[in-house]
Amino acid sequence: MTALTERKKKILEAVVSNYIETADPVGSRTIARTCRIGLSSATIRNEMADLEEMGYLSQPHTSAGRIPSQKGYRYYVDNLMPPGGPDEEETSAISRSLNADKMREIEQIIISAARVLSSITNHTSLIMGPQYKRSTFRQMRILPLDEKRGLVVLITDTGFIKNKVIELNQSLSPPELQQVVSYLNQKLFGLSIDQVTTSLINELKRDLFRRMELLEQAFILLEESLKEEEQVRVFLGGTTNILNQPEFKDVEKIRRMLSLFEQESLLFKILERNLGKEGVVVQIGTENMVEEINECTLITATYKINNRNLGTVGVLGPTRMDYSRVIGVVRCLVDKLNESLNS
Amino acid sequence: MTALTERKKKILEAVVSNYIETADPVGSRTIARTCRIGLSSATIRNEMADLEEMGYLSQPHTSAGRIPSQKGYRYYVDNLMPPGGPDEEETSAISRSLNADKMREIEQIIISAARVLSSITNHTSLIMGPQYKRSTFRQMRILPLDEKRGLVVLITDTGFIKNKVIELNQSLSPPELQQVVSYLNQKLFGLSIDQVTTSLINELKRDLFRRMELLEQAFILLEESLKEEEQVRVFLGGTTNILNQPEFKDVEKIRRMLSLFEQESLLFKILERNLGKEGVVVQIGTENMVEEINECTLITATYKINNRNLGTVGVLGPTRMDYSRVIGVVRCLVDKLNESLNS
DNA sequence: TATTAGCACTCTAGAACGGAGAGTGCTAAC
DNA sequence: GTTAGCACTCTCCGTTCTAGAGTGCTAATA
Repeated sequence: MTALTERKKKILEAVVSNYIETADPVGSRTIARTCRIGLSSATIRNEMADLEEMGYLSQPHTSAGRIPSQKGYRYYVDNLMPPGGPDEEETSAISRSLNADKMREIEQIIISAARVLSSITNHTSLIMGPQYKRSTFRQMRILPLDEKRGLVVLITDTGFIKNKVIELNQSLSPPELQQVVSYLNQKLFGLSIDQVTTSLINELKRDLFRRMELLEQAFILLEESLKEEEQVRVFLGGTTNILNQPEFKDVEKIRRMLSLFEQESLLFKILERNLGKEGVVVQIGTENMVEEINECTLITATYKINNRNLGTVGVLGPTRMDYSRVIGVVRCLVDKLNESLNS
Repeated sequence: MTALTERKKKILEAVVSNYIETADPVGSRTIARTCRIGLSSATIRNEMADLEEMGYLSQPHTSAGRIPSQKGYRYYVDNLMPPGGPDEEETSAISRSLNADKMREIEQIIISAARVLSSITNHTSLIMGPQYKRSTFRQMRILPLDEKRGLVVLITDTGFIKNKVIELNQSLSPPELQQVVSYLNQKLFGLSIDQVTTSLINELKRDLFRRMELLEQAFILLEESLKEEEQVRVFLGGTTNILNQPEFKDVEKIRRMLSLFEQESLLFKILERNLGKEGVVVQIGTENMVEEINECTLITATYKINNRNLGTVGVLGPTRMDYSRVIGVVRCLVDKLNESLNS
């Protein structure tokens, strides 16, 4: 793996940036003309042949221009890419959309973020909703609704609020209920939701059971309301943006992409894998290890609440995307999102 | 507008059902062969020419077969359509998916309904989430979170639970807060959320203000948490199903449909217009009065909780759809949904 | 009078063809 | 090492042609 000469770098950079812009295979003549490198097309042809042999470029067919290979994009992102990002107007659009009406509901903020991200990048955005499991138990309440039912409210340190209607054991008097609830609050406070596992609950149950024999029912319910929270939502923005990309003019490809978007659990896995990685992560083509998006690039970053990695935001588009710009936008958005969520 | 002869009805029925099945314009020969009406293709040709003149059929071009016009479909639905609906297996699939784990969260049930509806019909399903405004106020609680913030919980008779984090006025002591809350509960109980308008709140505020002068803050917050609820969610299922329809093999059409699906408020308007209409409503082509779905048929029905019309469920597909089947499925689904929500 | 057989006509979809244009690789000259 | 020149390849796009399906009309038939 020898390093590229300066000239090869220049040419590779020219091919990639040109192809990003036009989506057409780029020929030697084009490069000779556009970037005023003092070389003839023939020389460039030779260099391009080299670059192809080394795996940075490829040819759709003889007598077409070259397009970057996955390796070519990777080299571009790692070494050649110019700095870029949102301009002031876009930056302030991001800020505005996240702070509008100083909304307090996390979900609203996330949806808003997905929307602005897709509209600025012109790609599809995906944002993993905050992960409940990584939060810390803060308090629990039970509100009686009527004779038979009650509302369990769980609150975490990250502002997550979960409620669930439960059947109440009739034999529980309000004061008894109150007693259980405050006992639980005391015991569970500060534990991460992950730690509030079934086994811990069982332990508590045994402990409490000795003193108050009526309350089994209540525990089953707490257990249930925690268990169910496994599923985390993924919010999408601009799913139709892929239709604007010339590489998706084939209905069959569109179908595959869109049906991917309907599989929330798969999207979740894709995003979760990048949860907690430092900075902005770029996964080009097969690097993301998911067959359905082998022809796409995924750019992700992790957002935090209370200094915990709670979720991932990402942009999905064709490998031919404006890397420097999108990377800059994602970075900007995550920063603002962190500000907004931690204020 | 003279009535159709028996023979014309038979032929129209044959054209429509044939076209629904094959998506190809149907010719006179086909009809002469398939439905064993004792007539030659020439006779059928004459009758079809009549039907075209009367507006029930149309021709994509000379020397193609006929396809039903909007008027033709309408006549078919009103007069000719055979009975149809889900088979036993599908019926039980609907039941199962709505009762699974006897889930109590309305939203979960609705999502589940959207999913099963689209998978059985092979079309896109849209379901309007339950309309908050049409519910009745049941009770309100305020849980203190920390020194500065509290959680307002509103509960309606239809099982709708809304919570919102609010800034608490420091000068409110817990007992004072409690007093306000119970006052409000007493005053608002049983009113429809629609009735709890800003003006009523203002009135209460004046009333209460005389007695307790510190609590203005609390009212602003109640007001806010009600106001925000305007937006109602629309849940979609099977949005990619339209890609399977041959009438949507054009990328441009797909784009228009899909971007319609991203406009939740428009979808909401479409569904809301049919809220409360009796039975299953079929709107063919331009009948639905929305330009974006002029080439589609929308089949809707209203579901209820506590005997109130809370939301609309619908199926959207090309005008060429299996009417009797889809109508039957929608009817079945709404019945089960009502059972499930009111149990 | 209603129905049918026959036939000429129309229109589309798809295959076959051909030329223009873009780009390449190679060779020989600079 | 670089460049000019040239033959070659491949795609794209418009044209032409044919097969096939279906029609409308006319004349014969029951």
